[in-house]
Amino acid sequence: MRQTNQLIIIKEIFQKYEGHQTANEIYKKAHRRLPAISLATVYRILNTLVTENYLERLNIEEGRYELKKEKHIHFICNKCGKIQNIPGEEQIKSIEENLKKKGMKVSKREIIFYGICKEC
Amino acid sequence: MRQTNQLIIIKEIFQKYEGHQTANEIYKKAHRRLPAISLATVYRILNTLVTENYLERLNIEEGRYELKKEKHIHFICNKCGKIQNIPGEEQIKSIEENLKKKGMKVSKREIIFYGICKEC
DNA sequence: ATATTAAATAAGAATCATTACTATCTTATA
DNA sequence: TATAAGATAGTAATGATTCTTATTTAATAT
Repeated sequence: MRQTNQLIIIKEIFQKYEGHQTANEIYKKAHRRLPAISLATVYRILNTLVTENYLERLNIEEGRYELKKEKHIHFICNKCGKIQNIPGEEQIKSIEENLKKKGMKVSKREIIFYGICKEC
Repeated sequence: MRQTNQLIIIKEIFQKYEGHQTANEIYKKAHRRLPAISLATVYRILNTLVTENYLERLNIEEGRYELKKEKHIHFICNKCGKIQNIPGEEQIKSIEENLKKKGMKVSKREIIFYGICKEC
């Protein structure tokens, strides 16, 4: 992987903005610093960073990417749209152990609860 | 909601084929029985049936729809693609109760584990 | 049973996200 | 510094979904 300006800038954008972002949002941010950047380049770099395990493409919020981090459980508020991490690792581990006993190997998971958050 | 042939046939398709299907798959099946049906009609009916709580549009497998049924936990095999329901309701209920205690109201959830199934 | 009308449809255009293509440019290396 | 493989810009192409509009049809009143 060659260290091009485009790659470096996109990585920096993810380091600065913690949240999940669409390809277009990233394109706009990158464009401020590198006006000649192409949207196609943004997409290609995003795909590369996903296969490199640097980023994760969310299945839930289609077309959004975020820094790959430890496993988490999401709660998405239907009113304000805020996404927060919630506790529950123990219970999930328990489910995963039962799967292992049955001969299934778990490599990834996505756990999302939808509803109304405390503030709304 | 008027009982048009298009609507009736699409509902029947979901009653016959239990799995999750894309709009295009449904279109092709419906087209056999109603050659004049339009893909746009399929999409509109699918959207209507989702707002009517008859169908559910899956976030995980983008663009796929399935009959709305009781809550379940999915395991998707990365090799053969098979989707199966797995046990774990108790643990999930426990997580939901904790959320309720914190003042969050849960209305929906999506829980998917990815990995390799017993057969693969 | 037939006329009426609001809702639904067919067909294709339009939109939006994403990928493919290709000539040009750039990073890493000799 | 020259070179070549890899990356890029710009745009065309694709695929899923929605929009538009003239036409058709199911439900209802006659």
